[in-house]
Amino acid sequence: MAKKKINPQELLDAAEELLLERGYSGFHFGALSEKLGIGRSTIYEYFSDKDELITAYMDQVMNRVIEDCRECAPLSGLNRLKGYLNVFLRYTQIQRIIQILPMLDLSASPEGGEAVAKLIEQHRLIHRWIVEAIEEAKSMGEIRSDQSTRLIAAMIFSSIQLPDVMQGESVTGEMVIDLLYQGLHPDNGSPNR
Amino acid sequence: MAKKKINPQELLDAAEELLLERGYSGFHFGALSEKLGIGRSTIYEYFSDKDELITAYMDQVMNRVIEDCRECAPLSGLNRLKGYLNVFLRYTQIQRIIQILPMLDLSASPEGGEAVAKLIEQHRLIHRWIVEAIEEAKSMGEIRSDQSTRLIAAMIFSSIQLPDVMQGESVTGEMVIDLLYQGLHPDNGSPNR
Amino acid sequence: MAKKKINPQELLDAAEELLLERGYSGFHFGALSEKLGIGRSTIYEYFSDKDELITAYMDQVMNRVIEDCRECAPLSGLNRLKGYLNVFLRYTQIQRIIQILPMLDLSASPEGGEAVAKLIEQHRLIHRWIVEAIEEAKSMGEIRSDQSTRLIAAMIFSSIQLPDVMQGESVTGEMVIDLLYQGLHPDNGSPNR
Amino acid sequence: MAKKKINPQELLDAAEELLLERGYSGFHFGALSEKLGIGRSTIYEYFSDKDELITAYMDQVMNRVIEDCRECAPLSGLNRLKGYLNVFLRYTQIQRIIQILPMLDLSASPEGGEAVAKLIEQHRLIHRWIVEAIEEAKSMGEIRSDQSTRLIAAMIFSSIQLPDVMQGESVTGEMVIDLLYQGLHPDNGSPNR
DNA sequence: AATGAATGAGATTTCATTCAT
DNA sequence: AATGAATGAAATCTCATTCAT
Repeated sequence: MAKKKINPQELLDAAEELLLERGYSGFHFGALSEKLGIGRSTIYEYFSDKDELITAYMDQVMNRVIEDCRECAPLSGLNRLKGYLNVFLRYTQIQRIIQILPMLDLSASPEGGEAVAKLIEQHRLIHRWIVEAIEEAKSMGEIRSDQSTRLIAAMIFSSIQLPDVMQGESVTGEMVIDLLYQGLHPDNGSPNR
Repeated sequence: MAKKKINPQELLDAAEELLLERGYSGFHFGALSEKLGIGRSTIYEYFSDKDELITAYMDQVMNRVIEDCRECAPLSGLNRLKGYLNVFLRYTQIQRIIQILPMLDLSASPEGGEAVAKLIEQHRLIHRWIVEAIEEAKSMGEIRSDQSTRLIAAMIFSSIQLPDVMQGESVTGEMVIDLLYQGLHPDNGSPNR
Repeated sequence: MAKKKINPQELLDAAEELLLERGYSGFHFGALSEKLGIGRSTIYEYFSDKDELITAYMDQVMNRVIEDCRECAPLSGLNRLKGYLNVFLRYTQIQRIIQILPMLDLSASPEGGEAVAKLIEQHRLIHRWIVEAIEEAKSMGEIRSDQSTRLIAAMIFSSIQLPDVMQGESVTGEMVIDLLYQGLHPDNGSPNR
Repeated sequence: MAKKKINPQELLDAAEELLLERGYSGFHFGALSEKLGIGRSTIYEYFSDKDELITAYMDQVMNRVIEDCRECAPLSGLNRLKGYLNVFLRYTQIQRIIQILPMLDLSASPEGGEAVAKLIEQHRLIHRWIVEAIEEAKSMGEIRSDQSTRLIAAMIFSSIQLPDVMQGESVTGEMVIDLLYQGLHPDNGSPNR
C-alpha cells in the first residue's frame, strides 16, 4: 500500500542492527523488512540474495575501519598502535562480523567467493599494519623487543572485543595501551607518569 | 541399516565439532547424524530438540572450565590468574560458545530458559573469580594497584580468543601474564628476568 | 508452477471438506494443499499453524450458527425451538467439530487458548438459548412443565447429529419437534393433526 | 529393568482411557506405554500394530454392547427399546468410537479391513434391532404408527451421546423413553401417570 | 516375555526467492 | 521502484515399527 521510499544505506544500517541483535542465523529478510516497514521482496531490488547483502554490509564496515586506520598512518610506533586501538574500540561489531565470515564461503557463489576473499584480505591487511607498527615501535626503542610481536599483535587484535566484555563501561585505546605499556609489575615506572 | 550403538558423549563431541565448524546456524541434526552415521531421529532419543543439545554441550564445557578453574584455588594472586589464563587458552571454544548463548534464550522454553540462565551465571562466576584474583594480587603488592581492575579482568577474559587470532601458533598463560606483567615499556625490569 | 491465486475462504472451505472426510488426525497441510492444487507452504501465509486454521474454521461455522440462531429470536417458545433445530440440522458439521475442540486446547498457545475458549463460550451460549426457549415454552403452557428442562435441551442438542445417523435421509426441525411434541403414546392427540 | 507383567486386558483398558482422553490422533503407543509404565515395544508382543489394537478395543466394546442388547431380547416393544437405551447410556464411549471407525479403513490392511467391516456390520445390527423393536411396539399398538420409524430409531441412536451433553447429570433409559413417550404436548396424558 | 535403542517415513514449519502487478 | 502473493527446498520434529538382547 504505502509505498515507502527505500535508500540502500538504510538497508545496510538495519542489517547491522539485526545481525548484532540476532546473529547470522537469526537474520532473515522477513525480520529485516519488518524492522524497516517495507515489503520483503523489495530487498531483492537492492541485493540479489541474502549473502550479498551481508557481504555488502561487512564490506562497508571493513572499508570504514581500513579508512580510519589509514588516517593513523602519519603517526608512528606506539602512537599508531594507540590510534589503531581507538579505531577498533569504535567498531565493536567487527569482531562478531569476522566470526560470520566463515558462514558465507560455504555456499560460496563464484562472485560471492570473491567478495569474501576480499574481506579476508582486508582483515589480513589490518593485522599486517599492526605488526608493522609494533616492529616500528620496537626499532624506535619505544617498546621492549623481547616480547613476541605476534603475541602483542594478537592481544591488540583481541582487544576489539573489550567493549563487549566490559558491558557498557567505556574503554579507550589510551587506557589499553597504558595498561600494556606500564605492565602490571608494581615497580614499573611511576604510577602517575 | 546396521543399528549403530550410540553413546551420549559421542553426540556431544560431534556436536562440538559441528558447532565450531559451522556455527549455530549451520548446525543441523541432519549434519550431525550424517557425521555420526546414525539416523537423524535417533538424536531425538537423547535430546528433545536442537537447543537442548546445544545447551547440554555448552553446559558440559562450562562445567569443565569451572572445574579446571577451581583447581587453581590453592594458588594465589598472580599465579591464580596465570592458572585461569591457562584454562581459558585450553578451552578455545568457550569464546564462540558464549556468543551462541544469546541465540538460545529467545525461543527459551521454560526449562531451556533455566539452563541458559545457569550458563550465564557460570559465566559471571568466572568473571568474579578473575576479579578476586586481581584484587588479591593487588593487595599482596604483586601488581600495581593503579590500573583498573575491571579493565585487567576484561583483558584477561578476552584473551580467551587469542588462540583463535593467533591461528595455530601456541600461546600459554605464562606468555600472556609475562606480557601483561612486564609491560611493553623498554625500561621495565630486566629483559631476561 | 502456475501461481494459483488463493482466497482465504477457499482455504476454509477445503479445510471443512478435509476435516469431515478425515477427521483431525487425517488433516494435514499436505492433503489440503493437494486438494487445492497449491503449494504446501502457501497455507502458512494465511494461518500460522494447523491449529490456527482449524480454529478459524470452527469459529466461522460457530459464527454462522450463532447468527442463524439469532434470527430465531423473534419467534417464541416452541417455534423458537423448531427454528434452532432447523439451524442445527443444517450445520451437521458442528457436532463433529465440537468433538475436535478438546484436541486443540492441549498445545494451546496463548492466543490459541483464547480462540478455543471463545468457541466453548459460544457453545454454552447456544445451550443457554435452548434452555431459555424451553422455559419460555413451558411458561407459555405450550409444553408440559413436568419434564426436565435439561433433558429436553440435551435431546435437542444431540439431535444435531441426526443427519449423520440417518445417513442421507433428510430430517427437518418440524419433524423432530413433531415427534417430541406428540410423543409416541398412541393416544396422544389425533394422529393426523 | 523392572519387568512388569502385562495382561492384554490392561492394555485394552488403558487404550480406552487414552482414546477417550485424547482421541484417535492423540493416541500413541508412547503415551499408552507411559500410562502403563511399560516399554513401548512391549505392546507389539500383543498387537501387531496400532490399528489392530484400536480395532481389538472397539471390537470388545461392541461385543459387550451386543451381548447386553441380546439380554433385552426377552422384552418386547417399548420395554425392549427402554432396555436398549439403558445399554447405550451405559456405554457412552461407543458414540466416539463409532466416529473413529472411518479413520481406520483408509490404511485398511486386508485383515484390518475385515475387522472394520465386522464392526460396521455390528453397528448395523444394533440399528436393525432398534428398528425391529419400534415396529413391534407399533404393531402392538404401544406407540403411534404415524411417526417415522427411521426417525425414532435415529433419535434413540443419537441418545447415546446424552450423557456427554448432560455433563455428569445422570440420565436413564426410562427418563428418555418417558420423554419420548409422553411427548411435550401439555395435554398428553396425566403428568404423573 | 519384556525391553531399550535405533530408525524411516512422513508431518510440521521456516525462509529465501520468484513472479505478476 | 515497490510490493503482495506463491512456492520449493530444506530443517525440525513425531511416531509407528523393527531388532538385538
